[in-house]
Amino acid sequence: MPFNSFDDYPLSWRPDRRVLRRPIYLALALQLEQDILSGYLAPETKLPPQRELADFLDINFTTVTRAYKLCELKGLIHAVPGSGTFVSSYAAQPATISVAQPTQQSVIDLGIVASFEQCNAMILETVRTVAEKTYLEQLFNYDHPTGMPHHKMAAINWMQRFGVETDAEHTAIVSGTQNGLTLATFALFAPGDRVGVDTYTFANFIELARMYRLHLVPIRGDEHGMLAEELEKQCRLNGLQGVYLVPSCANPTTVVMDESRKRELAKVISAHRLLLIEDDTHAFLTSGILSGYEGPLTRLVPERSVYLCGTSKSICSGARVAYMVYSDLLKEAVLKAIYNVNVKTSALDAEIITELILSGMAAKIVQEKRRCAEKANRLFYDIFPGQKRIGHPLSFYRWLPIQSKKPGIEVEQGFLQLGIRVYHSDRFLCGPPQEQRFLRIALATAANFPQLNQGLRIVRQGIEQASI
Amino acid sequence: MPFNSFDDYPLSWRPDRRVLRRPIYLALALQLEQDILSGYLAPETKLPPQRELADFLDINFTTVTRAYKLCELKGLIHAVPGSGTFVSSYAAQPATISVAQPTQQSVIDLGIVASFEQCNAMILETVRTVAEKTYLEQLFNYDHPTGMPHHKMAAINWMQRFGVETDAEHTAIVSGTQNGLTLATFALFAPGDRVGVDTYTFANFIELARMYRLHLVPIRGDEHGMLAEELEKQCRLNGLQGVYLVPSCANPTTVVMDESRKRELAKVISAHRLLLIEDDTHAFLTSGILSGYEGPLTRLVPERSVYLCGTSKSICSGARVAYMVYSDLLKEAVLKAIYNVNVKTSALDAEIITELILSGMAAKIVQEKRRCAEKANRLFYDIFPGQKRIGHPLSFYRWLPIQSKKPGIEVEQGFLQLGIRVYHSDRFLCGPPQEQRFLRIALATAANFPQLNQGLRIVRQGIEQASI
DNA sequence: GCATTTGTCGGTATACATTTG
DNA sequence: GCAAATGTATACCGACAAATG
Repeated sequence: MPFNSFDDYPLSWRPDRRVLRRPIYLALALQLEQDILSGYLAPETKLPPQRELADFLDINFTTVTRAYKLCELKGLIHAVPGSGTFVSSYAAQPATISVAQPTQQSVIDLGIVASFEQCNAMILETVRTVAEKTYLEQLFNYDHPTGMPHHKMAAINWMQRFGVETDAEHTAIVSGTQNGLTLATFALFAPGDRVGVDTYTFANFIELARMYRLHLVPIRGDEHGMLAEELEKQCRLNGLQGVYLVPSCANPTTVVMDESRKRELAKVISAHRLLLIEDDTHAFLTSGILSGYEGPLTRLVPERSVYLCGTSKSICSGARVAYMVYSDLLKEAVLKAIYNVNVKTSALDAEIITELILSGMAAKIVQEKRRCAEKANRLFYDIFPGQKRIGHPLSFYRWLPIQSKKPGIEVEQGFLQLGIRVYHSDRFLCGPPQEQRFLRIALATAANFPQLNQGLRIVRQGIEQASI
Repeated sequence: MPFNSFDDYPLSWRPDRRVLRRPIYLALALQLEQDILSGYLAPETKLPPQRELADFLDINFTTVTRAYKLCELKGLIHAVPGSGTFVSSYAAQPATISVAQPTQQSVIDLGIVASFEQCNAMILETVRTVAEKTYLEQLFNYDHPTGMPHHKMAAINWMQRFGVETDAEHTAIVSGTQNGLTLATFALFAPGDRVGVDTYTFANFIELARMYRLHLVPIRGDEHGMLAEELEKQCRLNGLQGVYLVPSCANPTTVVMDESRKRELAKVISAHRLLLIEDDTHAFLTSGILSGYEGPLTRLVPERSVYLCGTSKSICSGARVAYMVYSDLLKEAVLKAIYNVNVKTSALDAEIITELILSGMAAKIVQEKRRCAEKANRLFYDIFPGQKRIGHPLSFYRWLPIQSKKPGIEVEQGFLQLGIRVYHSDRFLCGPPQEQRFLRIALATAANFPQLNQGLRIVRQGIEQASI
């Protein structure tokens, strides 16, 4: 008879004691990982409390802590003091978002957020102009790893429209916003650091953080963005190193942060000496369009910020260019990250974007994209007339509440069978599950408006069916 | 009177006991970090053994272990069981290698390894051809994140010459070799993993590893590359997860790995289930040129490898393109890294490289670069006739033994004052200091051969002077 | 070749913080 | 608002492994 008889004790997970070779914590973690990946432990299963499992296994409970911790670092489970430890929703498959695979070309893609790629024809003339430049050869050497002087001048010029004040010494050209996020993460944080994010945040940042072993701490928000008092609280309790924010149009929720919230958050950032990554990809849809906009959050805490302004959404997705602005304090770390991750960004891509900006073509493209965004959003609300008009009115995606409580993967697969790619809120969720579920519907990805129309109608049918 | 009287005890570092607030290990680590960064503790200072310091502070010795460990993770110190713990050489300043700053344009750059940038004029016609392509617009959207099909075909075609067998499903276009290294590191390893490297290895990989908290384990080698038995030993002792190798011309040592060494290392990699990152930037200087070359190490352990073949050195540095080859086993992880770090690589840059390869211009550029390399190496041995002709005969850099035992930074600064940028072996060193010191002399960076000639003569003067 | 020095690892004990009811 | 449940953080102990002489 065993020392403790747990035969009738209701443990939600009973690891096999016989295969528990030393080191115990590793063997335990491995067993847990296998049982999650195999699907034996379903998403959101509550695992036994550390002390109970320790009693069952007749070991010290902090040894269970270590095993759980290991799995949490891998993103397999998440723990909340007082509540317990739970299997993560997206543990069994990657949440990375990318374009549809070639085999699935027949689906209408409302998943990844593109940028009305119809507009790309507007840049072709400029590409040919660049190819005729007398200084073309200078675009092809190792010089100017952070961008050529005139590329930076165009960048500064471009960002000035959005209320960003900087100079060439504190600006770099990087290879797109996502790349800039990686660089900023490398520069500002170390693996193991804690960074505050919106409860729903950019899925690829979640994945990046997982790879880098960055601990994301979800911070609650309201219709004006992240709540400053919640951020403050987490700082006190968990000692955050930084915060990642997308104030001009949060992805996926489309929430726009108002000026007073920016001021409140800036106070917390200063007081707790946080570092800020501000992703301002949507500046071109916000500045000068939404009333009350006075500039990015970065301008309130310039010393402690890395500001990112991508041109993929506003000008052209295929030219991999984003602008990065940083303070003197952070410069050395940022440059180190750039040299070690990129060496440099394609000067040819940067030259094309520069030429588009200086020739005024970029402004025309922005106008055209805004028109497309207006039209696409009108279409959306025509098809979903019951939806409240919250968040950014020109967003390239919408955040649609749904009734289904099925796991996100099943919902997505259900839509795929209807010929539609959409993403479920589970992909964007950081932390414990929420009562209300959503779909993120990209409006800027379908090849044309008739296809978008068709796609949205299928989505409406799908959520009305009990089957999804 | 204190509990233990250590007033006359010879501790090499005496942290201030009064400022040692709880948590002790953090306070201790912070004090150590400050004393190293301030220069108070000189490089290679031996720190007190954990037990002695613990006695002195009247705490448990594993608390010292934790404090030391934290600093080791930051790359500030390194520890060897049996020997002790030492302050790292390059702890106080970054080792990142990049182009000379604009303020120092007057120096002759023999530091960073460029690729005879004079050859870039040969690509300009191709750029204009690309700009006239009918499918130009397709280069500017989000499609084909790992490269367009014809880009991949050109890549496969190009790598076939070097003995690489792959297909489009296991090949991706990435943004240069350095970027590929980042991607491979993200894909294959987690922070805290241990990876074997040559005692002297690529400085930017050391920096990347430091940022990612990857623990690099130096493995000894001889004139044919890393010693298989040494790698085997470290696997047994330290449980390595992988190994990073540059077999066709190690950077900085120029060592070329021979076929039998490749077979020995492949056995160890298979036996211990290591993952291999093979950086084969120099394939174009080796395959079909050096006798006995039969192909990359990857072909012997294809399942467990990520193979990188950059085009920056062979074709054009400014077009940020490298080819990455991976097995089915590693595919998912690699794609995830690509999506999250890059989203995609500039298709325009990839198109230019593709056109250069398909038109045969790339082959002509390679020939020209080889001629330049021959000439530059001839120049080197003319100026340093006493040097043994070891390592790769066409290397774009040479590894020059020096007598000076001064710290690497001082040596580099001494040369800077002579108007020359070179890098000292300290930058490339992983692990404890070595008796013999070196300079890495880039031969492919000076603007032209007269300048290279002048630079090399100044270097010769410099190492003959007692002053450096 | 064995003892000593020195660093590493795994498990344990205790104090503490958060959530929930 | 307090008690119970539950996860977290930090320090400590003992066994072990590598390098050195």
